[in-house]
Parts: sequence; structure tokens; C-alpha cells
Amino acid sequence: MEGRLSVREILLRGKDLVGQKVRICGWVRTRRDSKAGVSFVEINDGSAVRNLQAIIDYSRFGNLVISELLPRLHTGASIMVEGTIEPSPGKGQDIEILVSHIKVYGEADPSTYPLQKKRHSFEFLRQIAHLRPRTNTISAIMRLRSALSYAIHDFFKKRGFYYIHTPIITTSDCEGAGEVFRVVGGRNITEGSEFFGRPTYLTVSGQLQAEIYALALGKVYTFGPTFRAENSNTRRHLAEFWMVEPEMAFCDLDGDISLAKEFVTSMIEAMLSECEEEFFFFQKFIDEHLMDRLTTVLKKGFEVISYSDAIKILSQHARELEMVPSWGDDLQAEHERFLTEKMVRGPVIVIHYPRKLKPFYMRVNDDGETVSAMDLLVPGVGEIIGGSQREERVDVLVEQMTLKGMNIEDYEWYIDLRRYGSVFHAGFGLGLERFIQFLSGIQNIRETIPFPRTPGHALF
RNA sequence: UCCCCGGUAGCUCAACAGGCAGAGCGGGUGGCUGUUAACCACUAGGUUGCUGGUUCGAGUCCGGCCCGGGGAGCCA
Repeated sequence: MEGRLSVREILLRGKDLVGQKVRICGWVRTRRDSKAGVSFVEINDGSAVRNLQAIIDYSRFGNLVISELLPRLHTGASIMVEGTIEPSPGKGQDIEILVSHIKVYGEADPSTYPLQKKRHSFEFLRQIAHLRPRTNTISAIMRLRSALSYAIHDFFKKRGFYYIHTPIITTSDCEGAGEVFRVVGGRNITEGSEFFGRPTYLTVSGQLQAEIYALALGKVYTFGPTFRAENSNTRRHLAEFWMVEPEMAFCDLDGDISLAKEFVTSMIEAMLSECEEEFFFFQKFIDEHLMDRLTTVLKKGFEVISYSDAIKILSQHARELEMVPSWGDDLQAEHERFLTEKMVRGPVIVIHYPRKLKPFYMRVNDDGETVSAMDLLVPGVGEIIGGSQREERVDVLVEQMTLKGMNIEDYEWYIDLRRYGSVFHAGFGLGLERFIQFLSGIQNIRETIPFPRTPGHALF
């Protein structure tokens, strides 16, 4: 006997396995009985979108066993089956398993088990977030998320980056990245008793700490959870989300843009080849234009446009827009959508934003008015990457911090990086969940993370 | 935080202009068939989100609150 195989493995090897005896473990998706003396049990073990059809031939078990067994084989029950792989005479599948031995580990009372074999709304599934990974959509997304995470590490490793674990608990609270969560020790919050002797917060970004290591190891990246206490309730925001943040010494904005482009295309290519079945499923049930959009990125590439040119183009289309754009104002979501969905119909990289719209660490351009920033916008999701060349000149950096009203003393360490052996450097941040939205076509970001945290919602 | 839409059976939704609360799926029972979102018949299942009001009468109209979704802002 081959030993225990996953459904994915069995479907992949297909007819090569015919005649082999195998064992699989999983959960019953559906059972259909035939009075001809056969029951069809579809088994899913979370390794693939498709199920394996198991055939229970009553003549091999005897009526007593069957009458005791069948009532326990409901949707949701966990089982182990052993049997031989056979070509399937029915339509819909090439092979099936002819069961010789079956064991029910855990039943699922059909009168209370919330998952049915039909489709559920995502809103309902969020209420049973501990059971939703047993559905096709959520399990497919989580397999994609897992594959993507590995591919990210692989991408950076192949290019000589070092993986740096930046702190989750930080002391910086004003990076222009939104509201922070305070961290306090103990269950009883008492004024003036700081565990660390000073106020601490959950990180909103690993960038500043990644810069420390980029200016020592050359090319680094951080990849981990980040937190925003922003009271924003949209389909694109989470209070806890994962960010990928590369940071490179001796790198300017052009180098930063190149890496961002290469990163996005490499990830699309890697996922298309590794998660073929998942993409087939997404295309069929989640977003019928998904494959078009992804292959367009690979074929057409990225349009790079300056903020100033973007404002000019948008002004020419003012009649089609609700908000009239003007230089110095931030691009509205409506403007970003217009650029990426109507003008370019693909990813757009907007660079050189006005200095006053962006955080203190971005490098001031020679015009004194703009900074070397870049935002990567994609259709459907909007901004998935934000990055910049960092300010490496002490005097300009201090001027920027003063203009933004920051407390210089809190950032002496950051200025030190410029006082001693300063180099031009750049990096960006990519929101993992937004990228998964883009890759899968799923509408709401709450479906892209196993345990979503949003204002008023934290389960488990 | 602001704007818009919604909350009716386990799930997805109907219910005209206030007038006996329904269907499909799911569950149970029986039938039929190498079945495939199987099919056919029967059947159980409801404090219409909560609360106050208008009315002879409220799922439906009005006020307050709670919850969900979409959009905006903030951002990734």
C-alpha cells in the first residue's frame, strides 16, 4: 500500500495510480446513495479544491455494517478510507477510490452543522470563522496565501536579501502611518506604570528598523504583522495585516521601482504555476476577469507617471470626475481608480508626490517641492505598494522632521544613520492581504486572512 | 468618524398601496436511480434585530438603539 496520500497528490497522479491501494483522511463534503447498492462519498482534505469520490459498494460490507455506517457519513464528518484507485465510469472525474475499509473519526450532526454543500455568503462565513476554512473559497485562498509567503522569501533570498525580524513592540508613534495601538503590561491598566519604562506601541511598519539593518547588511527585508488602530471600515482595511518591506542601501527611486515591478510580476508568475487549480476556481466562482487582469500585467507591464502629470491628465477629464483634482491635494480614491482602471487599464506607478503630502523620511527632490515617492496602484484594489527613496542628508532630514512637528530627540538614532556613513537608500511596503485580493479577485480583505481583525471584531 | 443600503425559518431570499408570514436550499421520513449542486413525495421548522410610538390592525409607517454590507476619509 502507498500509505496515506493527500487528495491533491492522488488527483495529480491520476490514472498512474489505478490499481494501487491507498489511504486518505479528510472530511465528507457530500454523500449520494444509490439503491443499486452503492454510495458515493465526496472527500475533501483541504489539499485541493476538488474532492475525491469514494465508492462504497454494499456487497463488500454487508447490510448491517452499511445501515450502521451511512447515517454517520454526513457532510462535515471526518473519516479515513482505504481502498484501490479505479478508473471512474461516471462523468465528472477520471478516477475514484473503491473503498475496502472505512473509519469515522468524528460525526457532524446535520441538524446543527452550519456548513451545507451549497454556497454560503461570506458575511455568514465570517460569523463561523472557525469553520469557514472548510469551504472551497477560504481553503483555496489560504493555500494561495501560504504559497505566496514562501515565494516572497524565495524571491528575496535569490536576490541576496537578508530576512530581518523587526520588532512588533516599538517606541515610535508618529511615522505618518496612522493611529497606533498602545502596549501595556498586565491586565490592570494603571497610569504611570510602563512595563518598558516608556510608552510602547504595536508596530505600524518595520521600515525605520529595517533601514538600520539595510545600512549595515546592504539588502534586507522584513515580513510580518503590522497594526493600525485606525477606525476605518472598508473592504480594503484591517487592524492587523501583514507587510513585506524590502530596504536597500545604495539604491535610488529607479532601483526601488525596478524591484517593485520585478516583485509583482515574479509573484504573479510563481502563483499561476503553483496554484493552477486555485486560479481555475477563482476565475470560475469569484472573478471572471481575473486571468485577463493578471496576464495583462505580465504582458503590458507597468505605466510610470509623475504626480504632476497625473494631475494634468485628471484635470483634462474633470467632467468625468466628481472631485476636481488640483496640484497639492492628495489623489482621491476616485482619481486612483480612474488612472488604473480607465486610463491605463493596468498597474500604474505614481511618483514624485508633493512633499507636504508624504512622511518625513522620503527624500526631497531638487525642486524642493516634491519627494522621491512611489505608489503602485492596481485595478480593483487600489494602492498595494507604497515606497520611496529615503532622505540621506542630515540637514534636510532634520528640516523635514521640524516641518512635520516631530520631536527630534526621539529620533536621534535615526539621524545617526545619516551622521555616520550615510548612503542613499530606498525601499517599499507591500500589503500582503491587498496583494491576495488582487491575485484572487476576492472582494473583501476579511477573506484573505485567517483571523481578520477590524474595528469591533476580534475572534479567537 | 461621515453618507447610502439592509436585518423575515439553519442558509439565500419573497411578501402589491398597512389586512391570515411564504418559496428554494438545508434537516427528518419514505421512494427511485453508477450518482455528480442528483431526482420525486410527504413533513417539521418563525417573539419578522431590539425598543418606544401611530393605527381597529404594523414584517410594512415614525423615533431611538444594536448589528451587517457598500462608499468616503485614513492608509498597505
